[in-house]
Amino acid sequence: MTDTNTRRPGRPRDEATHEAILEATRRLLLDEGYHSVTFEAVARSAGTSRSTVYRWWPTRGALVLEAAASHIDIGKVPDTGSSREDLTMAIRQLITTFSDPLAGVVIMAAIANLDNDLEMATTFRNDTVYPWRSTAGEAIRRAVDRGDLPADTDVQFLLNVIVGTVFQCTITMATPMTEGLEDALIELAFRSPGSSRR
Amino acid sequence: MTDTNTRRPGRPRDEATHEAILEATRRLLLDEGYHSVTFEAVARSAGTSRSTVYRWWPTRGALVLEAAASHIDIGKVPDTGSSREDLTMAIRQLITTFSDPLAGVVIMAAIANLDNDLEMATTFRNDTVYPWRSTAGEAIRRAVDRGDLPADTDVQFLLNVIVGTVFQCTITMATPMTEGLEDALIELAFRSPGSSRR
Amino acid sequence: MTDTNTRRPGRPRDEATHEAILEATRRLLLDEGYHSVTFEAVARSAGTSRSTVYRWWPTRGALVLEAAASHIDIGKVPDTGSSREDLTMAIRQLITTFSDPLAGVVIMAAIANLDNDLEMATTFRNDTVYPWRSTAGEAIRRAVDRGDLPADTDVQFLLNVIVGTVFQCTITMATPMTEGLEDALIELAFRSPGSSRR
Amino acid sequence: MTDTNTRRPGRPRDEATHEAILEATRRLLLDEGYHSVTFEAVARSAGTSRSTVYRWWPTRGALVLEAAASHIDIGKVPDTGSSREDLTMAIRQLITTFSDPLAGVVIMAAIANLDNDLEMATTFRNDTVYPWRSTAGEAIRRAVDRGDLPADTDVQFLLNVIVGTVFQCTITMATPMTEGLEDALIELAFRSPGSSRR
DNA sequence: ACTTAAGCGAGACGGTACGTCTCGTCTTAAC
DNA sequence: GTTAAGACGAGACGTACCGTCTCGCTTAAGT
Repeated sequence: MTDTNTRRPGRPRDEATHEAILEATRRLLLDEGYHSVTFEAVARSAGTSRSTVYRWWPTRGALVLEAAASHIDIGKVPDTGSSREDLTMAIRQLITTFSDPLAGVVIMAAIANLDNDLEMATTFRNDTVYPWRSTAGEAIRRAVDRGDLPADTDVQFLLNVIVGTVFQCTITMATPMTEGLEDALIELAFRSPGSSRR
Repeated sequence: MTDTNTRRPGRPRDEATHEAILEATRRLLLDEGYHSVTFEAVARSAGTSRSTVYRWWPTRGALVLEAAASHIDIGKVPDTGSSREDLTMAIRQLITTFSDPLAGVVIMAAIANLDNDLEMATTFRNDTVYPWRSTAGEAIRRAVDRGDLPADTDVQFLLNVIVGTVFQCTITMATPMTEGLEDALIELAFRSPGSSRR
Repeated sequence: MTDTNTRRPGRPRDEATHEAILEATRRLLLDEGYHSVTFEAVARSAGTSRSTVYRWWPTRGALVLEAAASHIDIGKVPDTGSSREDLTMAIRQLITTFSDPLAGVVIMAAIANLDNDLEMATTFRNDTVYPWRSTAGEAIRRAVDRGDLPADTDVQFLLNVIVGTVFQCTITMATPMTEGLEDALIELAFRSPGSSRR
Repeated sequence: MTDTNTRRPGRPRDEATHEAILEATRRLLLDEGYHSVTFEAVARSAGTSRSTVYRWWPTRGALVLEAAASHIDIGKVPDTGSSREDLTMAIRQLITTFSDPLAGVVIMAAIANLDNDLEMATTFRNDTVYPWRSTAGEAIRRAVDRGDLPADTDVQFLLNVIVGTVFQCTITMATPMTEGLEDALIELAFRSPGSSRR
């Protein structure tokens, strides 16, 4: 059905090399940081040639995002029927993802817009941030509907509190503060007067 | 009186050039972003030579931090006697600073640790983050002592909530959300069951 | 047949650029002297980039020696069967080479060891000086065997007399003295009491 | 009488520093070669400042020539009454001077015209080469007059043979050949048929 | 089997920036 | 007036990557 199965003429891509490049990228990101992920270094480290890397990834941002794809996937917030459980899941997804060292480096790079690579930031936002934000937003709205959160809750603001706090506690801080973070955030979210039911 | 007045031997620094370099740095930061602040470009743009830039700033981080010094100075939190007023000031300082476009770029660069320039991150933390954090922490502690905040308030966590949220709403977001941010944060901070108005 | 025809992988060298670099080098040597043969100036003058020059020549000595290769090739002394003719050839080769302005500059640079570039001096000696000296030495030895030069002739000394005199008359002197040099040296070489005409 | 004794107003030159600079120059010439005699290195090595060096010597050639002045002074050829003795003296002066390591470096630099410093070459020629050449030329002319050398002797050529050979045997050769050089040259000079009297 | 389209590696090319060095000039304070 | 200190613009050094390019060779799919 899909285009993926449609065999094209010519020599097929060398999957081993392809994976070696992504692996080398991850290795470099973790060991040396984003700044040392040069096409040169990646190719050298993957035992391939610069041209092959360039063939498949136009920019270093694209390469890095694909290499870290599984690490930076925050996920989507489920609808469990329980407000507290939904938000707990949402927060846990954030903490788990942001605590991943590889994800931390890549997310930072995407946001900081190192190389004026707007494409990278946009892709990251569209593929990773928005899916989570919209499902998390729905979870909050469901909680409001249920009366678990005040009727005048500002959804976007609450999302920013949650994301910002987790970001701050995990990525920005010199030494992460993940201990008890989940509980503290849940308590904070539901703390408002009258929102302590469930 | 001060050391500044003590004349040293040798040709004195050309203050006009010095300022031109800082100005060029700011211009580049705003117009093109951190990545295009190269010694080459700064010198060219300031109408001076690379050597002169190198003479005064060893790294691009040092140059950028000094150029943006007045923009990134968050300030210190005062002791007004009113908990609400203290925290309002603290939050306002954050929002004002983080909303400055130049500051945003530089703070991002300092945190993202672009060039593996740990010095830059450290300097930023010591000169800018810590002073604010410690005075803001004291303000929170005073509020706790007064009973304006719960006795079990986690000072560091609350700071992270505030900083993280402001960071998220101003710098990270594609379109900043500063409208009503101050009030919302104040309300959030004092919302807990036992927290009185003051 | 030869290795030259064997195509290597990768983009082939741009021969036009290559030759332009050598030509620019020669131009600079003649017009401005060895000291102005900088990689910078050569690249600029050849309309190429510094990196391309560096790709092919590791040092300025190597570049200069190759650019002047055909000019500084003194040649080898033939075995014509006649002592006088052999030595005449030898001396003529020296004079011709040393009189070439380009050769003069390069030979001077090689000997003076400007940049502590011992490689340059060594290469020049091995590729250019020794071949001539050994064949010229053999020619002298043949002349001794024939009785055209005294049996106790010091070959190395006689070579030094010839080379030194030509060097002095062509390169060192502010205004060269090549007029009649060849004949004078031949006469000098064969002047000793027991040396017959031939 | 002379200007030298005339006291001028102001602080007098610091002779110790002056000499330290010349000494440092010599040290550098011997230890590292002409190429490393930079104003920077000389000042550093002499424990003085660059400006002081620049005040007294406009170019590195001038500095080097003065520093090596006593080493490169070939001298003048005396009139002893004996042709053989005169020429022996002349040749000995050459060999002695050219064998001095410091002189070798400086003479090479002067001739090679490293920095396109024509001034240096000219000064060296006028102050050092010409005095010797003219007195040596006179010695040869006296020898011709006495009949110790053939009437048709080409004075300049003979001078070039002598200078060139000594230069070649001492400075140019990788390993100098001074052994027996003096005698060999004397013999060569007087070898012509009929010139063997005295 | 043969063609053909693509992948792959090697590597050249013109750039740009790096951080260092020396140049020759200059400006100032102190002696 | 000399000295030491040191700033200044200029420009070359040799290195590293950039992104683009041109090749020869390899690998299958489709004929």
